[in-house]
Amino acid sequence: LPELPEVETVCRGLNKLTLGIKIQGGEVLLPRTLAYPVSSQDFLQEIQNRKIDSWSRRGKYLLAHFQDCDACLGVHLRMSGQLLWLSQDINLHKHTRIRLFFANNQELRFVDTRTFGKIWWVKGQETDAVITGLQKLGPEPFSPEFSEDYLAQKLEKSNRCIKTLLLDQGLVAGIGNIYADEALFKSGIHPTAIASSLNLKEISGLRTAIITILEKAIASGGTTFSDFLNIMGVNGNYGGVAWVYGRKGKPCRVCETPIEKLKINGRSSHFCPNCQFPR
DNA sequence: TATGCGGCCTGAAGGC
DNA sequence: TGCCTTCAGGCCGCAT
Repeated sequence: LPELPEVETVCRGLNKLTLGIKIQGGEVLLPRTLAYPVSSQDFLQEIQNRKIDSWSRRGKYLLAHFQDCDACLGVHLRMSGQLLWLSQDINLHKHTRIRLFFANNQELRFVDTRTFGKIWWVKGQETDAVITGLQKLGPEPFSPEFSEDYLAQKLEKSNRCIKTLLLDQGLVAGIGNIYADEALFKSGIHPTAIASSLNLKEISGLRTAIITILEKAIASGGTTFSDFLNIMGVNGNYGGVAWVYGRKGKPCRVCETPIEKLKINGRSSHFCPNCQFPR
């Protein structure tokens, strides 16, 4: 499933392939994929004849910015969304939701099995008001704002489980269930640990683990753990392996203790009961 | 205000 | 073999 590294990989691919090419039209196969505007007709009319100037990423959101036009196309892949860059002749995948037709018979196709994914078209100054999730996002994990001091201050004030807090996009943007479990393992913190109970050494280790795990995943094209496909439909599969995610009952890669799985606020959490001490 | 939980959705996997 | 249930999970909206 797409988390920050996967979305970053998609963003880089889009910046290589889709810029400066005229959008000639499109097709909306599942109207509720459009979060804004609600009308497919309005959306297709607005997007026509535009050229993308650049793509950026904020948390798990993708944002396309246009030439000569202060507007933006927002995309959230949620659970199963994929953006594919291909020829318009390629047979439609069963779960194709929205198509954008570019010049030279090229196409940007949004395929999404579980239909949780969303697409927005908004005027520049309205972006945060319309894509409401954007304004709630905490700092990017690679930004100076995501400092030890920042993290310590936030954790100190919370009595939630650290696992739950890591999934809160308001703390830090872009972490999902896989990378949350992996970061907690790497920093030796039990997922049920109460955030305010962590000491400075643990907080520092957690921050470092988050940053290094995400960096590594981006370096391998976002394919470290998942069956994620980049916009060319390729899974790099560089052989990355999870420490704990999806490894219930299997031996810990450090101490061989069987990995355990626990539901924490409705989310599965994988951990090593020996390396991550309960508290 | 802060927190938790159900709903959305489909396909895969597990149980009987 | 086949049907039925459970699970997966990001985010929003609602209840507490």
